[in-house]
Amino acid sequence: MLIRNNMIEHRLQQTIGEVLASLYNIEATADSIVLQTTRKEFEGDFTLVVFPYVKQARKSPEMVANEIGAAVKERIAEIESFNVVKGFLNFKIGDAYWLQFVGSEKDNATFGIKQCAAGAAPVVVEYSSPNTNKPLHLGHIRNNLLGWSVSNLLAANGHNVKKVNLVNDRGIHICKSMLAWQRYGNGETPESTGIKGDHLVGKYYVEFDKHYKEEVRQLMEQGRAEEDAKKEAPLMVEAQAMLKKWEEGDKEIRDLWNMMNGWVYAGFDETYRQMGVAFDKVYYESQTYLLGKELVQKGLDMGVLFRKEDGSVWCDLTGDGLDQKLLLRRDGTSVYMTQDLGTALLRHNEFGAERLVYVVGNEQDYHFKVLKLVLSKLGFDWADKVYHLSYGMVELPNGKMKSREGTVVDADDLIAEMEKTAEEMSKEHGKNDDMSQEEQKQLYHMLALGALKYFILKVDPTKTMLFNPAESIDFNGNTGPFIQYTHARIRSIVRKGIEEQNLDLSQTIDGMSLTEKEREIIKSLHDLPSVVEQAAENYSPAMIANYAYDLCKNFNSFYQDTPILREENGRLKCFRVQLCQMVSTAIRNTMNILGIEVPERM
RNA sequence: GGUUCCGUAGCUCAGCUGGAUAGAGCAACUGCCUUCUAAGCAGUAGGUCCUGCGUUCGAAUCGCAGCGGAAUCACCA
Repeated sequence: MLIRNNMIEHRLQQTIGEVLASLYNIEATADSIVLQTTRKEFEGDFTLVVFPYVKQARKSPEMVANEIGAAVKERIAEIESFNVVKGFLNFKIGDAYWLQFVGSEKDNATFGIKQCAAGAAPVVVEYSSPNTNKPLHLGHIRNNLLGWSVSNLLAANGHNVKKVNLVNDRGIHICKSMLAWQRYGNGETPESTGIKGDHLVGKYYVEFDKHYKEEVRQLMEQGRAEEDAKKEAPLMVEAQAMLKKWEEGDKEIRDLWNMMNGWVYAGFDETYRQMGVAFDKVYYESQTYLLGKELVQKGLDMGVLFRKEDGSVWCDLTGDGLDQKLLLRRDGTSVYMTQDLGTALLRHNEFGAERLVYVVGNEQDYHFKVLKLVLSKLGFDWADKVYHLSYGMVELPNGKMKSREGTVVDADDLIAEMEKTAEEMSKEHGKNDDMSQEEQKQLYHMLALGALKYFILKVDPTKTMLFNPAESIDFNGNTGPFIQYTHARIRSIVRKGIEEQNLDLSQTIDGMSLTEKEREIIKSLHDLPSVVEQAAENYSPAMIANYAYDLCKNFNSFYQDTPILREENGRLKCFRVQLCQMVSTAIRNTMNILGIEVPERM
């Protein structure tokens, strides 16, 4: 494993720092010296912009660059040459360094992935957190894929990650489904209808809404104001009563609730399995919703919270530029925020976490701002360990998804559709006809999920993204299957090299000179460890996706016009296959961070 | 109205803490499969980086203002 201090960039930074000090008396720490990769149109590998130093050096940019270049070259043997264009100092690293890099990493199956430090405090990542009244849709898909891949990403950067899910299994929404099922369900079950459990429950949620709307309409026809009608509609009144009974532990209601939630969980489990996500621990809101009340009492005692005349409890955040926030209702029951305070404390205590990451949509930015503030007001110094990974909404061409308008993109439907597309595409290409049915099915699933996951994860998590169902998800260009395809092609070469040509990939190749494209690929590989680091710091799987795409572009260009197994020089052939192997490892490791599997052939 | 986020090619998106002539993919148009998998490669065309002002050697990137869009500001979760 390459240690960061040995990386050539770091040595360059350090040496440049020394040179700046000795030549111009300029104090600059190694970290403050920014190196960038040299742009393609210029010769070199790393570039130093010298403008920041010309003032103190009191010389022209060209002179400064030349002086620094000469002095640095003097001290670092790996530098082959340097050149100066205006204020840009370009260093060219000799091929020996790149060859040595490939030699030392070519067999490292975990290249780019850091090992978890022993005994490291865990990072707890909460994601998914569904409601149990309807099936998962595209928005949940983004959440789940992000949660899963960010967890992998943090783990790849050496963190001990625990994935948790907090299921919102109680509340008025599930009562609506329950009530509608009682009324209109005729005893339907997933078994009797063949409908997936979460979809069946979702069906009754929609059913409730339909009848409820009708009641509201009738009340308004009788002259009721809309607001009153909404409150007085019999269905709503009954749903509220059901919630109350639930809270009182009414056996009949609890049984119904258990049964219907059971259906939903079976459905969710299936969708999670399809998406390839999992959790280390699942919390249920029915078990946590009472947590936090003690905290509120503590806050009252401390004087950081206050009680209004009606008995409700609030936190005054006006001093922080926010509003007052309700923490206990007038009847003493808790709200979402109360529960979240409690679960945060619970989680902090349970895990001794270094960080508590919440993968939650940016519509809840305000909620998390408040959560952190209240925690710190309550005297918890770990409040700043709470990190809201705030991601953007998924929009459709005509705006937001609205379940009432039937514009939601269902997760199961979408996955099934993608699998169908993958099958069609594969059959069209006809490259896998000799595979068994089972292998083919697995491949279609792998490609379908690869396309879907990559499509979603390649965009910056913080940004709102658009999904156009009509155009569907592509399999060409900057896509998951493109990367999977590149991997399959490479593996094919490596297999043939070993099996058919008996190449010995363990030999060390040195003393040769690299082509432009080879050097491009090696430099790209060389970047991977720092890309993983940066991506993890930014909680951005997108940076991993973009890196992988770039690497594949470079490789395919190389593949197109460079003989590999057809190369006649044996050592050169061996080196190129070693390079192939390393690229395939990098592709596999980066794709695995995204939760995408890569095939041996396709 | 207050707060926060966003605005880059026809469309979807990159562009890291300010750096060289702003990049990909899709869509359009040209080439390349008797040779390691053409789900590929090479090329053409496409830009007022929303607008204006400012900061400085240098701005898509930082600051301010404006325009446009989104989210949020519930005794919902």
